[in-house]
Amino acid sequence: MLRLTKLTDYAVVILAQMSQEPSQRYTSANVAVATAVPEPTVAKLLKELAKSDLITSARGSLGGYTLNRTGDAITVRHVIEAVEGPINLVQCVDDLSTCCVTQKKCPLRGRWGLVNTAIIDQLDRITLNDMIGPTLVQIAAE
Amino acid sequence: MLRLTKLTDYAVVILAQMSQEPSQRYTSANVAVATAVPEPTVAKLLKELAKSDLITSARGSLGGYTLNRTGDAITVRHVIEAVEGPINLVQCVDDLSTCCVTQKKCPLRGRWGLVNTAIIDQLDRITLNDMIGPTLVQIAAE
DNA sequence: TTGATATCGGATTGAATTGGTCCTATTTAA
DNA sequence: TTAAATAGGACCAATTCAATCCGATATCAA
Repeated sequence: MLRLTKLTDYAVVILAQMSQEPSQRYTSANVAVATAVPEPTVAKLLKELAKSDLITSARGSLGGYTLNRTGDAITVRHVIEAVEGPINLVQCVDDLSTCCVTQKKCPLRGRWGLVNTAIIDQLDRITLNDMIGPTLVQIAAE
Repeated sequence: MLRLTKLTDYAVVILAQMSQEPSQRYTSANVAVATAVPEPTVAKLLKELAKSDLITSARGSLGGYTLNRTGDAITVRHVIEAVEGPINLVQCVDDLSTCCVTQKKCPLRGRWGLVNTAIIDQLDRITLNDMIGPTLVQIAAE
């Protein structure tokens, strides 16, 4: 249905929140309160994100998560791939075994790659900062 | 998971096939043979596509489906929207009732629209002909 | 008028994915 | 040693997808 998962949506919210104080160390509970996303879900996501190079985790009593880059160095593509894995608009692109490419009758022959890369390019061009914009200031003023 | 449905994939295959003989009238069975897509699935799709302005249906014994435009006037966006409906990367964009926009804590405030329109722009820029390319000639030569 | 050919509109079923939660281990600092 | 965190899965309900089939309707031709 060409839709991102809710988890990806949450991940953007969480990372955007963390980018407000980039050097701070956040715990799951911490982030949950700040973003109003349920704590178990936050925990699940931060665990997953820690496997990427977007955030770093520290275990133990003073542990937590730290952002590795600033908000303008994190693109939407980074977040999507960290949560959902590689971006493939159709099965054809990643699962060539069942793909019509192997069938002579298919008039496309794997041409979805054209669309796929065009989408990825766009997702790579938009950063967290782009998505946050000036609205946080407005919220603070309310 | 940012993936199109298989039906959308099939729809592109079907329309690409029809665009080879744009003025011809195709039946479901007809298209099924030409594309190697199962007939019931083809029938379902053509029914759905006939509700859009991409193809026109004719009932009765000499009935079938006819393409309304040439392959360079049909974009990927057209096909996706005909099969899946409007493009919304996240719930936030189309279902505002459950959306974080209503919560002051959300730092995004519906900024997914930025990404959404960027994607749609790309999908609107790529046509069926772009996806077919020169490969059909190659197939014929094999 | 009748019969053959197609589309039209829904219903249905199984499989896969997602969303959300919870539990037990492990690590670290005080 | 204890408290505070993350790590890694398991789990289940709900939704969506994939694929098919059926009865109704429309059209043309004999």
